[in-house]
Amino acid sequence: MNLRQLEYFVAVAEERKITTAAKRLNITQPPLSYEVSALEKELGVKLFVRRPRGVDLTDAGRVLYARATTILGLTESAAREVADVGLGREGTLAIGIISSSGGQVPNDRMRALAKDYPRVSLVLNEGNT
Amino acid sequence: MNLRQLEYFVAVAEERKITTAAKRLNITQPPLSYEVSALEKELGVKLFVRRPRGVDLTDAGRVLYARATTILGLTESAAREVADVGLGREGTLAIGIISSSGGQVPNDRMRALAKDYPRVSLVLNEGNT
DNA sequence: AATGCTTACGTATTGCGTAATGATT
DNA sequence: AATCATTACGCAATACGTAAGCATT
Repeated sequence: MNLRQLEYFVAVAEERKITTAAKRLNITQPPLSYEVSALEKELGVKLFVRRPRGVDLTDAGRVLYARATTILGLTESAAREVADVGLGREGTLAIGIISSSGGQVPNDRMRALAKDYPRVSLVLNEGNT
Repeated sequence: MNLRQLEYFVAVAEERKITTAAKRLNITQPPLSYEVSALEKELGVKLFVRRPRGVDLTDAGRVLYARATTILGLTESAAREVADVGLGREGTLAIGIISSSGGQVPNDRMRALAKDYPRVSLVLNEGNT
């Protein structure tokens, strides 16, 4: 089982037709049909019942649909989140201020920063020049 | 990004050495090294810092590790769950009883069934023969 | 010298497209 | 006849192994 197969499965489950799902996935219909049966074989379960005008989800298919959408959503958000960390949109930002500034801190700017990047922790360190 | 890459990444993150992780995954070390950089390139983030004696997770790597283990765990349990449904270990089991039985139901057996298959719903229907 | 990561390259596996076939209305 | 799925097969993309190179201790 892999993420591509889950995407394919979700498309078929939502379109209820392998042909339409294939169009949505920008592939042709036979490989999609093949991948669906491969997934069924691997899981040891029929996911769809084949009807003359399309396919219907089985009980097992309905369970997989719920799980698959969760997994795919998690995967996508994980990628975004990790990329954000790399861009410095998450983590700890340590800011040094010098004593001679008299303790003046640009509070409005820091509030704006905290609002735009809610997952960044701000730490202030006071010292000499 | 695919599940195989996430498995590879998790192995490296846990072993802290690409060489050791490759052994655990039963592949050789160069392709694993290659896949890790491919994942980093795709996410646009360094996941490890390369050290003379192995690798260390970056902040982004630590975030991905948490998400990856979740996703892989969910995937595995989804597969088991779906297979279970296919085996009839989940769903609704409708049992018909005939009026002439005087309303006698084998309660102990049904309790045992409900205990062994907690996700099976039992429904009793009374009718004639 | 030893350990561990990276780059380069050839082969084997896998994914997808095209073509032909099957089944139902 | 039309619609939608499956099976068969060839090509293209991808994953992995082997070989060689680089860096650090």
